[in-house]
Amino acid sequence: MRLTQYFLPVLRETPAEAQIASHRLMLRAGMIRQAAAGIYSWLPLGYKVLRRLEQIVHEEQQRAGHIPLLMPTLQAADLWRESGRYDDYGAEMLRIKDRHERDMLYGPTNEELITDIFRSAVTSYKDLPLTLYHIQWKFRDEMRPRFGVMRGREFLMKDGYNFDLTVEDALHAYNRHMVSYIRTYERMGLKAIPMRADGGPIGGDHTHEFLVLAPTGESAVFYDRAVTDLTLGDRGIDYADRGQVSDIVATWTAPYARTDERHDPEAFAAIPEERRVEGRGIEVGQIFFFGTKYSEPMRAVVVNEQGERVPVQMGSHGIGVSRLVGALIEANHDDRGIIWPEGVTPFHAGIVNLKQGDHACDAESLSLYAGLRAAGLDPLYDDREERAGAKFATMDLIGLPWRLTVGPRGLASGKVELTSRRTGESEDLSPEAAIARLREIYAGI
RNA sequence: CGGGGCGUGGCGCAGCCUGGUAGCGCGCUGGUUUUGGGUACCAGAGGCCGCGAGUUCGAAUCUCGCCGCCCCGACCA
Repeated sequence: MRLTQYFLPVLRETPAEAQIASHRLMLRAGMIRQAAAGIYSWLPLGYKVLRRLEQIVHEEQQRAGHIPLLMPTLQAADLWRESGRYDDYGAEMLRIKDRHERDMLYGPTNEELITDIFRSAVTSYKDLPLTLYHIQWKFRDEMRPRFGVMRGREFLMKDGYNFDLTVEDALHAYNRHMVSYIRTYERMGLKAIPMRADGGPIGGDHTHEFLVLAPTGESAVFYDRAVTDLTLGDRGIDYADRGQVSDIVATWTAPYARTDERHDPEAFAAIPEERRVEGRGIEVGQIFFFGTKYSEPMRAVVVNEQGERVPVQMGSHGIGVSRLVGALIEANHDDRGIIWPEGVTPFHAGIVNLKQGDHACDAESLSLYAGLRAAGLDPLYDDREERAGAKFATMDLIGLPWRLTVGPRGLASGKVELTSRRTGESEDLSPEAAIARLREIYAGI
């Protein structure tokens, strides 16, 4: 994309309402614009990141054998009356009446809807196991939305639901989700730690939250430093292999890691002091096993091998996709702006033409631009009539991990400069070598 | 929901106390200049001062009501 043909309304000054880094930077980098309290429009740059995260979530879910579908944002109240949650959910649920005075609601989650779909289509144990998920906008009428997309009222979430015949099968689904989530966050360049947590309105006693460590997180967390050393890497995982999956879960859940709700000071004190960490975290996902909590009241039953009708064992699992954009920035920024991990960056590299209008610089910039695209990469070429300082400042702000600088000084010796946003380190390379380097960096991402 | 604060060109703010033709910086437009970390200068454009009522000869400014937004707290798959 050429910047003069894009829509990137960056702000030089920080809007007064933004308190935390991710909110400030998302507004300044032209990623979002507030539409109402806790409700945001996603401008092109922000939308690109959001879609990239969606894509990673889709890939990892499907790799784990989970099946995508799409349920609506508006739901009929009747289903929620059936589960008993129409009254239980309280003021956080946005209730709407249609023209016929029918009670509707903007879905805060989808257990009821998915259970309804399931029970109308599945009647036999032979159709199990089944895990369905979607990525859809949710609405929760928070008392106090804040921190930009970190605590919005409208937010994009991946929510998935597993249906199994036995508790054992459902626990395997639980484990499968934990492993696929760990891999998902890793691909995004995040360290998200599974922590024992409370059930909340969804319910269930078997539940973990995934927390991204960041000083601005809303949850206090206590953990054994050993857990942050764990890495899944690109090892092959057979999600059907119960032993392999549960071994990974065992490894990740062995070190002490709890949010304050479930904190056990005694167990914490037993950890060697140098490994004890108290910090803050941002909740970016949660997984639950809740058995027959919904299947019983909503009569989601299958016939088992013995010909008996039994309620299915269920679990649900969520990833806060829009919140992740904020969490990524909280975990990856400096005083000049955002620093995107390669896995989620909206553009792979920025091209800064230091002397727009100079024939040699223009030609080399365009040639790099074409070369990167030919290599399957997605560059952002800053072709504005701006001074070098302004272009550098914009690139630093929007946080592309790699920058190619084209200027008369370097071109005199046939070189362009490749700079890492994270380390600030630069090297002078021929244009061909620079393209090759970037291709290598992004290989496999 | 309790407490506090703020609504003035796109953004950041001043003016309000003590009513009298709406200002500053950034950004924007045209031009000159400059060109390896937000250049300097010249000339411009852009505002029902959140909305409504009231007081007054006169309201951004005073009074009342409403709406919106932010912060702290409680709450939070």
